[in-house]
Amino acid sequence: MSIRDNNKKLTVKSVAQMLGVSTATISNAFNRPDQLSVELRQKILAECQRLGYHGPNPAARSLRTGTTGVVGVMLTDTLSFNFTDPCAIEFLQGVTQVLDDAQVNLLMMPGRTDFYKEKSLESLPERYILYGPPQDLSIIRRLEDQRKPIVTVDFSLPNHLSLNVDNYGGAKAAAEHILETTQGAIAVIGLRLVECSKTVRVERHKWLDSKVSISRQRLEAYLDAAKEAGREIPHSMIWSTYESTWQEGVLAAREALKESPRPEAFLCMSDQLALAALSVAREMNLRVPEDLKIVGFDDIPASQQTHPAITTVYQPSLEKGRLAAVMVLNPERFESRILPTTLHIRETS
Amino acid sequence: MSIRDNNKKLTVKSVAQMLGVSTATISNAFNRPDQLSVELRQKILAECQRLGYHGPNPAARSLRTGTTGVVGVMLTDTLSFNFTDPCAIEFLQGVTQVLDDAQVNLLMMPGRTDFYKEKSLESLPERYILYGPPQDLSIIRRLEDQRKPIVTVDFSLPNHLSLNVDNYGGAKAAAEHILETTQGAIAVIGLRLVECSKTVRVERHKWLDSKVSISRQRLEAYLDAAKEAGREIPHSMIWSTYESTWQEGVLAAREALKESPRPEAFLCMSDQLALAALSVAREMNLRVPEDLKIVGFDDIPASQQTHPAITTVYQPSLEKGRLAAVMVLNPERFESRILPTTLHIRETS
DNA sequence: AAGTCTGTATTTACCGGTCAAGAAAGTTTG
DNA sequence: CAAACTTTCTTGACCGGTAAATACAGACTT
Repeated sequence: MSIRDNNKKLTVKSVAQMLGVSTATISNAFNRPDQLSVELRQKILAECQRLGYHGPNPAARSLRTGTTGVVGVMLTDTLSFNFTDPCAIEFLQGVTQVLDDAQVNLLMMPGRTDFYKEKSLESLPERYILYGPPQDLSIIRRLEDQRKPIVTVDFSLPNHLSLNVDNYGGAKAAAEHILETTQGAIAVIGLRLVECSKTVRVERHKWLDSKVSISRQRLEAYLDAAKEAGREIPHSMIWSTYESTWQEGVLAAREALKESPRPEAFLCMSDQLALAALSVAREMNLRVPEDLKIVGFDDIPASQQTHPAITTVYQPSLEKGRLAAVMVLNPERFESRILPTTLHIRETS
Repeated sequence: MSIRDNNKKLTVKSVAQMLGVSTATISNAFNRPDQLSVELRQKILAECQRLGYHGPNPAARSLRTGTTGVVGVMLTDTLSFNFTDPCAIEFLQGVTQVLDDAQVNLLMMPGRTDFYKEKSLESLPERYILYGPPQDLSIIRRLEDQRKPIVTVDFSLPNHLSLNVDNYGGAKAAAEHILETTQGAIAVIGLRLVECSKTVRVERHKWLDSKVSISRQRLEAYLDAAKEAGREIPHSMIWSTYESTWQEGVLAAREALKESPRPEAFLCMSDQLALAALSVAREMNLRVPEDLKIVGFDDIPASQQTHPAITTVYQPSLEKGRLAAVMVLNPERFESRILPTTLHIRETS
């Protein structure tokens, strides 16, 4: 620890006084090297180090300059919820790769409304990435009022840059692949298709808005593909989980496999759910893919590492994160984009 | 969007003027409801909403009050590196659970030195959690100079709260278990045991400091257990990876299984590495656990979901995160802790 | 009726920097 | 050699709030 036995708080002012220069000179030593001689600057920096003054107070600097060097990433729901989702993780990894290099800090913000209830949302970040729609439109309004660059990911907002992946195309390819290779019944396990906070069959439940729910977009693709093939996936064969977890996936898969006729294929809207389905197949001694075909979505690393490896739709989560970060840092240089998805056929189909 | 056609910037001052009250009254309306009548407060809040003023500027407020409502989590290495580690993820999940509830924001900071090269580290957070040792002690010194609460996780620092898990105990239990059940050679696959940025056998490489590297602590336990059993694990049977990834684990496991005598057990210092070893066993048609026993560390969810399920040492990552957050928010109420680890014997041993 | 409380609202002095403009000293130019 | 530049450093006004002190009713004592 530096020599700070004196309780005096270190500020540009106090440091300037100690070194016998003006406050502006201290400030310039840190921010604008060209404004003073090299020797003086070196001396000042060395002295500051010795005193334990590690640079200007960021709050004061922000106040004066209006910049903070912080990008906010607002995640749907709570933060911890997102940390259970491999896709979100990979996305964040991409974001951080870029922000690390850009010397910018990352502030994580939950998208829950009540977090900001009585609280100022006029907050630190000078740019925002919204990963998935926040719980409540009022949050968006308040963000917009701040007139800062916003990039939305996995959903769109008028007048803002958005970054999406081709959910419809990927899901359709997956469904077509399954429709070609199996003649039997097909079951769907989806995430948050309907307004219900547990794993349920979708019948009798209220659909979530397809503009908001990417799962709804994927479902449309499944159903369209079936219709075009002259087949049908009845609502009684569609399950909706509340979270994309192994546990919920197991629940849904078990229920589905009790149906008769027993489904011969699962269209799963995430690899987590597909892994769960695979596990249930094993516990019921069903051969995959002979007795049961399984297709996932996302292509998380675990999909390749399991046996049999899971057929799934790849979406570039990492790239999505990198691009979102680059876009939010240079909004004027970009336009909204839709990233491609591709079907990866492996061993479960 | 609110009615902000006028370009005028909204501040307490301008808003106060518009509403014909003093700036302090606006401030109080947001921060201290008891300082003004309920009606006036309601009216002010409503007007602010209408005008699009969403509360005081956080930079200015921070400057004045000296608080920011931000906790910094500094991660070893880059941010993105940590997002590849399930344990770090689970830890962060725990942290965010608590911070969500405490209405506190989370700022993620890389532990790389060069990120702060020319930059002020006198930064926003008013408390810090250090997850793993930062790359460089100078960072710690600069953090300490700020005189803010610090909690260190997975390593210790004099005069600061620390939170560790019983790496030695867990690793020893794992090793003893293996020593009891197999008479053959034992190989170790560890993470960052030596100073080398790729997967290598540890021979001829410089050890990393055991005060800093939790892997070193685990290794000590393995070796002690062997010695106590009158056996030996030679350095030629110890591999060190640079990252705890599947890819690097595969590399190490393949090399190890080429040795003669062929190892009959793997002590892996993470479940990621154990999963990789399992995969290599499968590709070499070795039966697990008959031909090869595998023990991991951490007990990540995937360990239970794979077949065969992996024997591993459980460490409470989520709890660790929750506790770290609680500790940093109320440092005076806590003392340094070491959380227990427990061996979970499953199917790979 | 004078004195004391209470509840509301305002005044005022900072918080710790940064930037534009200005001053002092040395250098170049015509 | 004076005028015009440069270079280097200083001055002083602001950035947008907040907390403590102050002012001022009206209600309540005594």
